[in-house]
Amino acid sequence: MRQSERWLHRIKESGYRLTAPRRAVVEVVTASACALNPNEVFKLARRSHPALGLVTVYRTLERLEQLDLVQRVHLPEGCHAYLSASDGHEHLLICQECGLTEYFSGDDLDPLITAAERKSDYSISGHWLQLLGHCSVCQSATA
Amino acid sequence: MRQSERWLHRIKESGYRLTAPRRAVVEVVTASACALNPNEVFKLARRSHPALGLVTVYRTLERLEQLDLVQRVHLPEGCHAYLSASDGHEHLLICQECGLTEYFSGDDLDPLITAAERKSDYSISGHWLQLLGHCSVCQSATA
DNA sequence: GTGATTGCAAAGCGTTTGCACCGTA
DNA sequence: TACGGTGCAAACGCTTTGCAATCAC
Repeated sequence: MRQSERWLHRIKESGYRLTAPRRAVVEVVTASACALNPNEVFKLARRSHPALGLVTVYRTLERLEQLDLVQRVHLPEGCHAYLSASDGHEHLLICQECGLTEYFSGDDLDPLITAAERKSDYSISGHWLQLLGHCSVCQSATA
Repeated sequence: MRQSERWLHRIKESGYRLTAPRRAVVEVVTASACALNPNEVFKLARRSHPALGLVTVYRTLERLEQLDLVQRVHLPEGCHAYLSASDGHEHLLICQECGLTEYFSGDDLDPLITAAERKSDYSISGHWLQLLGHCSVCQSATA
């Protein structure tokens, strides 16, 4: 099943209605390999649903985040970009050139976290790791 | 030498002027163990310099960031909080209860990064790690 | 039919800019 | 004295809210 269909199904089974604006937003976000901010989603989604309002995009993204279908990404430029959420617990790889993102399930951070816990008096409940770099396409472009 | 004095010295040697508003902002930021947003800095700094304007706080924080004296922290609540920059390359530990922050120089992330590079086609140039948890005070408070 | 959802317009908020005045060097 | 720095007010852009019309169920 395509990702967008899974999302729509999930929206419906959670008791929310399937509407044309929601379909348009879901289509755009699932199709993108970059984190998109609300305005970018708006512009793209309006191609397939011209009557779409920006407000609806905000509300839909909020709902998708609530359902754990998207996650917010903090980029250097801002912190209102949304990305398809990963299923498991994974970290993010972001291309600083084109914004392309990719999840990776790297080796465990546990040793590092345990060490930090021992050195400090904190009990650590979560972490947040992003790797910044350049994707293969952008590497060849600048080469 | 106190940290605030070092900062003031640094400002001066970089060719900028030492003024009462700047002193007030520097005093507040160096004294805080939490990341503060511009408005928080404003409210605190106004105690010692009541004529201070919020705009000046913005401009001063920008300058301090430029001089690498403060760094921006992306917290779950927002991304305009500023914190005294660490000297070396260190990661951040943030208390989710009270906002207390601490730097730690944990074990290297290099193996993890190398692995991620190998798995993906990215060349990784930087990373960003924050650990979230509860500081000792907040642990005993909730216990 | 009913209530969730939408889009518009307006309000709200944090941040930036323009400008005349002030104060450091 | 000169010019960097300041504070006010206004502009700005992004996000949220109020509300009547609409549409999925």
